[in-house]
Amino acid sequence: MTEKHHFTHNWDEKNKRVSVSGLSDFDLRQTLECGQCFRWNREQDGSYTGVAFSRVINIRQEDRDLIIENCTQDDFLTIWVEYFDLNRDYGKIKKVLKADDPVMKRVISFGQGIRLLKQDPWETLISFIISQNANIPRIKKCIESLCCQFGAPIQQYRGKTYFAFPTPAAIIEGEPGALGTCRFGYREDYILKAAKQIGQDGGETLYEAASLTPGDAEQYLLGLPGVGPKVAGCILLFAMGSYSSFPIDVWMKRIMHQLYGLDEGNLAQIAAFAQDKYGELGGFAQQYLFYYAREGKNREEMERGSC
DNA sequence: AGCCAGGCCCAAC
DNA sequence: GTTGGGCATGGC
Repeated sequence: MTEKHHFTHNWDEKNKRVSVSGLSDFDLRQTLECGQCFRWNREQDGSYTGVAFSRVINIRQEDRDLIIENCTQDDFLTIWVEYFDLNRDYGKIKKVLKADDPVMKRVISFGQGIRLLKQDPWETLISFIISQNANIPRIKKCIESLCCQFGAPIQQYRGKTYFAFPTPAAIIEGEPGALGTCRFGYREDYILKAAKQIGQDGGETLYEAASLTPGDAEQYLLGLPGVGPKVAGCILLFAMGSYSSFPIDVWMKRIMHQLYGLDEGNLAQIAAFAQDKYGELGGFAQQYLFYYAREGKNREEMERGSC
C-alpha cells in the first residue's frame, strides 16, 4: 500500500525539466528560507538554485506548481520527492495542530506553506554544529566556504560552479590550514573531530542512527563533538524523520514566552509543554513557531525602517 | 560601538 | 544533575 500522491508530475527529458502540479500547503520561499537549510539561493527571477545530495537544481513555484530545472525524472523520483516531503498531507497536520489552539491558528497562518525538508544527516550534522551561536547569514557563508574548499565540483550551471557538500574524508585530508579559511571560530575543532569520528566507518553509524528509536538516535548524536540537545534535535528533525523533535533555541524560548507565557529560562518546562501539547507533531509545530518568531522580528524591522 | 546570534563544553557546586 | 562563564567571529 503506497502513500497517496497529492500531486502529478510531467517531465521534459530533452530540457531536463520536471513540472509538478496540484500541490497544496506548499510555499517554496517559506520552505527554503525558514532556517532549516542553508544552501539555497534566491535568483533575480524568484527561483532558487541550490545543491542537495550532490545534485544542482533550479526550482520555482507558480501557484500550485513547481518547475524544476536541470533535473532528470529519476532524480525527481529518487531524491526530490522525499527531499521536499511531497507525499505528506500537511493539511491534516495543520488541522490537528490548530484544533483548540488559537495561538497555533495564528502562527500557522504565517507559515502555512512550510514543509520539513528531508536532508542528508552528515550535512545536517555539520551545518548545525556551525549554527551554534551564529546567525543565519553567517551560517550560510561558513557552509558555502566549506563546500568550495573541500567539496567535489558537481557542474557548471548558468555560469557558476557548484560543489557537493564535502565528505568527512575530504575535510580530514584537506590542506592543513584550509579549515581556518572557513572562519568557523571555536567550532572548527568540533568539525574536525566530528569528521574524524564519522569518517571512521564511512558514516555507517550515523546513517544507521536514523533507524534507531528517536531516544537512542539522540543519545548517539549527543556523543558527537559540538552536539548538544538543540543541535541533536535539529538533526533528528531535519534529517532523521523524528517529527516529534522540538529543538529549542533562543528564538523558541522567546516566542514560547510571548505566545504561551512560559518561562524563557526554563528549558525543561518548554520541552514538557511542547511534548504535551503537540506530541508526535512537535517538529511541525516548532517550524511554524520558529518562522513566526523570526517573521515577527522582520516585521518590526520593516516598521522601524519605514518611520 | 556594542549587543547578539537556530549553543556547547567544562568546571564548580 | 544543575548552573554559569567562556567561547571565535561577524551581522546588524
